[in-house]
Amino acid sequence: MPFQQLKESDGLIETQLPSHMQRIEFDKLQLSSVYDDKYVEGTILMKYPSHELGTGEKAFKMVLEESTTRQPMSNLSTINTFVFGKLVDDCEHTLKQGDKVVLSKFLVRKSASASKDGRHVLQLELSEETGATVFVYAKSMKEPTAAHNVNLPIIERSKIRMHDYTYIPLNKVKGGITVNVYGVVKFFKPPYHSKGTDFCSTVTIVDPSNARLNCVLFSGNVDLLPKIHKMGDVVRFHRIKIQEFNKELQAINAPGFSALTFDGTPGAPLKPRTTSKSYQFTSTDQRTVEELRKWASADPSIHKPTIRLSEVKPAEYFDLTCQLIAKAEVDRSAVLLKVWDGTQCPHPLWQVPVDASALEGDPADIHRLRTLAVDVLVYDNHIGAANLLKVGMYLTIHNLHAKLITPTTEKPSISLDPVPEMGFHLHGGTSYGRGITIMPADCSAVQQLKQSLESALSADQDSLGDLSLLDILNTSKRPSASEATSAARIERCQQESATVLTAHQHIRTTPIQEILDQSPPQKYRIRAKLVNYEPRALHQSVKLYCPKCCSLQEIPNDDDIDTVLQGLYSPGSAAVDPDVRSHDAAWYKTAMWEAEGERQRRITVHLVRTGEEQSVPEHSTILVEGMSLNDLYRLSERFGRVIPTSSRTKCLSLNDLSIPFLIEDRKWHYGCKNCSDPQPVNVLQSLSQSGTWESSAIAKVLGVQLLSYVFVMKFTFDDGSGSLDAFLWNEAEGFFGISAADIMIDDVLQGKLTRIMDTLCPSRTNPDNGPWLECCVKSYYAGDGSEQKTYYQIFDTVVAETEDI
DNA sequence: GATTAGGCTTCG
Repeated sequence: MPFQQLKESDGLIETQLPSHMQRIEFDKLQLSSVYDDKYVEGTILMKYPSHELGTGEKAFKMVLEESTTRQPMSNLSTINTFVFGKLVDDCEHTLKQGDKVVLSKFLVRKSASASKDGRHVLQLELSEETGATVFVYAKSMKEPTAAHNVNLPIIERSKIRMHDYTYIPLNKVKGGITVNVYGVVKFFKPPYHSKGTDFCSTVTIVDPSNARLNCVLFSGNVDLLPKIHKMGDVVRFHRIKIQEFNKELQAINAPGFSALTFDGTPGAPLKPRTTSKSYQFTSTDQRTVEELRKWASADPSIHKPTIRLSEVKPAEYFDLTCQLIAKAEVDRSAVLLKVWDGTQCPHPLWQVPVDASALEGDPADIHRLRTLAVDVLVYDNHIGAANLLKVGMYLTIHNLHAKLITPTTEKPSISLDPVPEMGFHLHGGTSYGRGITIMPADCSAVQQLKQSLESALSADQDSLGDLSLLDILNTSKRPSASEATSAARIERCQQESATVLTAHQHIRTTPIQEILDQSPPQKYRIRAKLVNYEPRALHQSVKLYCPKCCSLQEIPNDDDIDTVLQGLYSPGSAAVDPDVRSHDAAWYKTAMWEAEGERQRRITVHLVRTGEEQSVPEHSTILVEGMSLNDLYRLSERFGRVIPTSSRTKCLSLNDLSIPFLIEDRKWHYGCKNCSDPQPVNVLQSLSQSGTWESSAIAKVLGVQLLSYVFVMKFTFDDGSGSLDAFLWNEAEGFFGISAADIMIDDVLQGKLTRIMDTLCPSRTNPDNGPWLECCVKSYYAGDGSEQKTYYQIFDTVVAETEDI
């Protein structure tokens, strides 16, 4: 129901909305597609006359003021609002300045004029395409800022009407007008970061009128740009503005722009690629898409054959649809991607020399796919996109350059000339649509790719059968902790082992002596007894790990933390600037007192304000200053989140990262000194608006690289044939079923771990007394350059559940 | 109503 007026007698607007709809304040709005379950409420401060777009549809602009805003003087309290299409006819004459309105299912975009008009940085856009609804109170209210809406009335409801969109052929577009068009993609650049603030995508479309149109599309939200996968895709654009550039017509996206993209294959499903959940798509639209598909399918300049690795020719530029096996940062200007498409490149492959430890990806997969995987070097402006990729993803790499190079050998070769090798490069720049598109698993290109990958695997079952990428391929999820545990129980009955495997049960057991004779990387299953483990003191087995720089460090002990804290409030440390703390801030309330028995120490607590007035301490966040170690323990028992700060400068700042920067539910979170760039604590204000106080969100906003707790232990196994040292490395609940972070704050868990280790390894003097352990172990090379050594790591293994532990 | 880019191969 796009437009409703409220009548005397019917009461609150809220009662007219579905119960799941909730109000969102202007200052909590964020850039995103459609708020399906939120509405805004405001008073019309200004309303401009409607005007007709070149599409024949109307549009008008108004400015809304949030009457009950919590920040009345802020520029977030007024917001530009644009209404498009049929909705204009419905409500332009009814809405008046001073009216109170409620809007739902609107689109949020960046405001183009915020810097000039000083209003909200975002704007609202309403059209039937988003399913937008406008509610209005009948009479202009004398006091638009009145906070209570009770007993306001409803007058009438208008019927839903579909808007008839007009699409014009490309040979009919003229400069200066805004139009809707259909077209077939003849050329495109996938969205990339422009040098300005937005993503950019250029798209050339053609249609049977034999005209072509270059479109330059910008959006701060990449999801609003067309999701084109290949040439020949069919697109529908609403509201593009035609203008002249270099004596040619070009199109740019106009306010209210929206795009649908369809697979270009005739007969393919008519499901558009879009993030919008609500769009108008009629039977006429269906016919148009199918006609364009048929028209373009005959044109070989649009529908070029896809090229697979088995078909690639030297010096060729081509689009490769593939799966990512591994990646590594080579240097500042290049990232290495190891990818495969299930076919084998017929040329000898150039391999980028990188340290195996620098490769992100399963070493066993990398090893097993080594004959099918190709190395792709990604340069310059594409590095950002490459860094966002995750192993296992399906990709299309656009305009990949296959280049034959002849390796230069240092020593002159006596017998043979060096053989040219093929390397793959995604060069810098965006020419020819260069870029990387992440392909959704359900698109037709990926369906074909999966078939190819699966047939490659079945063709070589022996060597590829134990591929962990298979999990992704078959979309079978990995066992959850509870599933693994129940699987563990069953396994244990059969194996009489104190540990059980969560996968790879089909692999045969390899004697340790045989493992020691082989070169890494390999995966094995062993059956052995635990003859020793280190460190023996369990608290020493938990460390802090930085996922960014991969450094490992000890957890700071209480004495060290206490020393740092004392340094912060000791007399003479100039720790107090009374001016800073004397006032509440907009986003927190402040309380101050002197520490009992310590006249020099002033304790300050800033309680972060939340939307709800009655927030329980367990869910509250406090910023604290002048705390002793005991204070921190005490407060962290009571408050959900405690953030130690100090205000030596004019603003609140974090302390040295040798003490925790956040205590959340009694867990002490530390930041990496190498990888963090701490920001003033004021930046947390953005979280108090969005309401998401996860430790990861807090760390991100504060510029802190979060360290994770990991178990690091060395197990010595012996199976009679030989002895092998293997590392146990667990962040989450892996091997022990206990997370390293949880054990730090839980005495019961510490006791449990002690009992587990006593069971697995009861006596160093007579290890035969201990139980057998089934373990998965993988071998790998590590070390620097010349000093490479073989190491072993335990994986996919858990301790079996027993009643007595 | 401000910008971005405005298809047209790197040079590793």
